[in-house]
Amino acid sequence: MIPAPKVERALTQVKSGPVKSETPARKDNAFHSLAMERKWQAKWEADKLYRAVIDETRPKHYALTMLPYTSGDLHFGHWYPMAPSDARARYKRMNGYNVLYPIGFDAFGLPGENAAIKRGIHPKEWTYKNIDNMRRQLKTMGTMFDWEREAITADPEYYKWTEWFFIQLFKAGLAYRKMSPVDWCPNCNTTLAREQVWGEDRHCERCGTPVIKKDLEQWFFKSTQYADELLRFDEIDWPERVKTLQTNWIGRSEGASVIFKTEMGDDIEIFTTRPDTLWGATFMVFSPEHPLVDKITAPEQKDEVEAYKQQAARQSDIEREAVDKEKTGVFTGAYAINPVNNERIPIWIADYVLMSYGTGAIMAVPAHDERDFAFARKYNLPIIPVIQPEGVELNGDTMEVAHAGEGVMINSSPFNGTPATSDKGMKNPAIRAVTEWLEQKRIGKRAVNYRYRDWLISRQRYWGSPIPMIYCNVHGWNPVPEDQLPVLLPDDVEWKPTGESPLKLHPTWKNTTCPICGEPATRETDTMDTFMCSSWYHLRYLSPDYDKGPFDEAEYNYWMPVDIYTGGIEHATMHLLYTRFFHKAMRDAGIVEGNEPMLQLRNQGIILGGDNEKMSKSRGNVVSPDELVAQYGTDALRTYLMFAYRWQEGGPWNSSGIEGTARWLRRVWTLFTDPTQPGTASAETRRTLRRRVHQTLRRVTNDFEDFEFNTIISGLMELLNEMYKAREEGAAGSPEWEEATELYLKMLAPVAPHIAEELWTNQLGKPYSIHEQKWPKVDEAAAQEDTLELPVQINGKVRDRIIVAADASEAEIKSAALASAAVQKYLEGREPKKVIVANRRLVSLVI
RNA sequence: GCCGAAGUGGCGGAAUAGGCAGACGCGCACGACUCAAAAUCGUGUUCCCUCGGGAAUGUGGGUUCGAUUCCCACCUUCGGCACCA
Repeated sequence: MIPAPKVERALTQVKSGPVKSETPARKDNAFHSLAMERKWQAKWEADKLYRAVIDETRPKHYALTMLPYTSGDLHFGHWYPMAPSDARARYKRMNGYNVLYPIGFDAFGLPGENAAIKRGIHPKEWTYKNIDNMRRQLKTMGTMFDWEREAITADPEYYKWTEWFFIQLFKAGLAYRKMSPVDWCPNCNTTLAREQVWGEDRHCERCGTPVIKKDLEQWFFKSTQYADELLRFDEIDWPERVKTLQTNWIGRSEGASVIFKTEMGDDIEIFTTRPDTLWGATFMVFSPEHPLVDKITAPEQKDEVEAYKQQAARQSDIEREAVDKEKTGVFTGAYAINPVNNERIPIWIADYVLMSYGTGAIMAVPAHDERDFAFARKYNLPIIPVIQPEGVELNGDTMEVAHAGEGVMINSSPFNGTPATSDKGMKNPAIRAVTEWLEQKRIGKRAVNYRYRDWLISRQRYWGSPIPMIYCNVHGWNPVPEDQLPVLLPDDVEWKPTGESPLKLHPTWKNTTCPICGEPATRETDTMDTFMCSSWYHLRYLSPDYDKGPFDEAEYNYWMPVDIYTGGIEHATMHLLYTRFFHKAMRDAGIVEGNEPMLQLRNQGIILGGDNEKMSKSRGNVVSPDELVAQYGTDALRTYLMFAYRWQEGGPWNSSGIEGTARWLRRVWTLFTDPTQPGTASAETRRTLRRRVHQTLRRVTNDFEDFEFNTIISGLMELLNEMYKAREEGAAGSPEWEEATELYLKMLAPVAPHIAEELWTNQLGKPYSIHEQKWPKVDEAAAQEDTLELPVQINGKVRDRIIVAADASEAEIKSAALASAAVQKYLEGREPKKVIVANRRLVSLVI
């Protein structure tokens, strides 16, 4: 799921020189990062240090990071979210939580199949080879993943349950088949969900090819049934950005549906957000595809209408939906009756009315809608104002723009005089009054419309989870009996990008029998959108080997819900919305509990190439982490990824900055390994050291909680500088020094786990493993400052600094400030007009 | 057009219940060590200056003793949506 193949060894980018020598021969205690890292990784694995099992005596913490797509090679797109997430999971673990931090692979999908078409490798072989490599790479990161919980979505043991979930959705009435115009990627040769079509040119999210429309019968999930609940975020701590994106995507609008009638008596249902403007409807507009068009068109208009329909059909969506396009339309020759005032109004067709939203027909109120206004002026249709703004008299013949704002209802007996505010929905008194009246009169009712569409799940491809459905000529569509799952993907298929699923072309695979009558029947040959696989992977991690259900309930009850989920914001309206829908649907089916699957979400930013462009093979700006690991070690890269950016922002990649964290870690190494004679530091030096240690601990602790990774590293860098200073002043050997070294390594452990372990066990001689130690507690008394240094401002400019006791009263601070030589000089004997002691942080004088 | 995020040194960034702008690091310069280099260590590094200071957090206003932080208007960049009735 994390963005796809950017698998290039961009040596050109990293070639800053040969790999630097790991053995600068001068010192025996030189820092051999690579060998040391490998040593600890092997030991941790052998000791199962990071195995997470149910333990009722400890609080649980389920930390989830988005699983990678099996493109073959890990790049910074993977490391950037994972390194800090891993550090935080380790931090939580040291805080006494039983932490589940699992990983798996999003293994189905188009790139695997495309590799097969291009290079003749079976997708299965390609995918599993990539997984082996990625697993190895993930291990070099020194992550604390519990590998015994690994899940791979392309394993039959996994997709058996993806199929099972499809059947549960079907049984719940949430999966259905429908013929409709769907988005089709001509390059990927498959349909796409609306979420997978991006940008102004409506291109395929994966390959960038502009999509086309096709009329196809496809499987959908009724995600719109949960639209209102998906708009509620009160139980989850998710970033505002994501909530806004999801809210806009769902696009809820409140209004009314009203039944108009044709002169011949056919019902025409329309949706409007402005029922208060019904009296200003001077014509109606149908989408060219509206089913009533043929029936109502008058004989003398037939040719014109037919021509317009043809033309609209030929145009692409992009052409049709271009905003600045001049509106066009054709009169049908038919008339409708406005139910609120029995006015006879003409019916037009125009392509600015879309069949895919609302009912495909609108009432046009040109006085109060920009689009209707433009249309009315072009075709000389009447304009009648029904909302009068204050202080202006609208005149339908002369007005130059539609008035969409507030005013008072006019020409709308019996509602004249009702104020219309700019509020939307029933909060607007005019809308409320009219809607209630419509309901009484039974010509309309309250209605809500969404931009959100049902989730199109069918894909005409091979490398995905089969849709476990069977078609029988007599009994229609029925699910495969659950005891026959999984429906296995056959290995022997032919790779031809025909636009049909390779499964359809397989000679025997689709032949089966009807589960109702036992007569010959056919399997569904489309496969599922891979977002179905990733909608529930967090559940499979709970018990990846469990075969009596998708997950073991005991594991579910202990670990769920996910406490923290980290990953990219690009999934805001895709995976992050699908998985919420999935969870809610399965909750209603009685399979899971709780309203939300993931309580807290945090998004990292995107790492761009050095040229400020998205990293991609075609741009040739991909940087491989492997080179940097070889050169600097994993700890240096992990810490650099945490230090270099605001994590939630990201930015263009720059390899040179890693020198900073590498240098810092070498300085840590040197401080701990240089033999130093115990000294005789003053009590003041030792007190200061201890204060700095506990101040840093407080800061690092808070920053971990708040995902402020860059300041964790800078805090530790500052403390190291303080420790060097203290050692120079003879602090080594003192109890304060001992505490400082111990706490330093504990704070270092989550971010640089290898070097911390090495120094902890081998230099300090403490018991293995540092990763089993408790996170230290801040000694607030020790962190307290004895004195305060306050700047003194005169007319807003800093002129002096005074030092006062930390517990000095405001009066004492004031007199100390007034006594300062600089202040005396500026005052020249006068009294200051004002003296402000601000929060014991600053003194401000006005003279 | 609508919605959202963000603008701070050469660079990444720090500091917002309103209180010392530029922490920490990269880069750069100079010095020490070295035959030399690398590594390491030390010093300096926002800009201007008449060496007293002065200016500066996208721009312009405002509130305040005091604004990177709050308010108003605008500019730029990025992301999303877009004839949604």
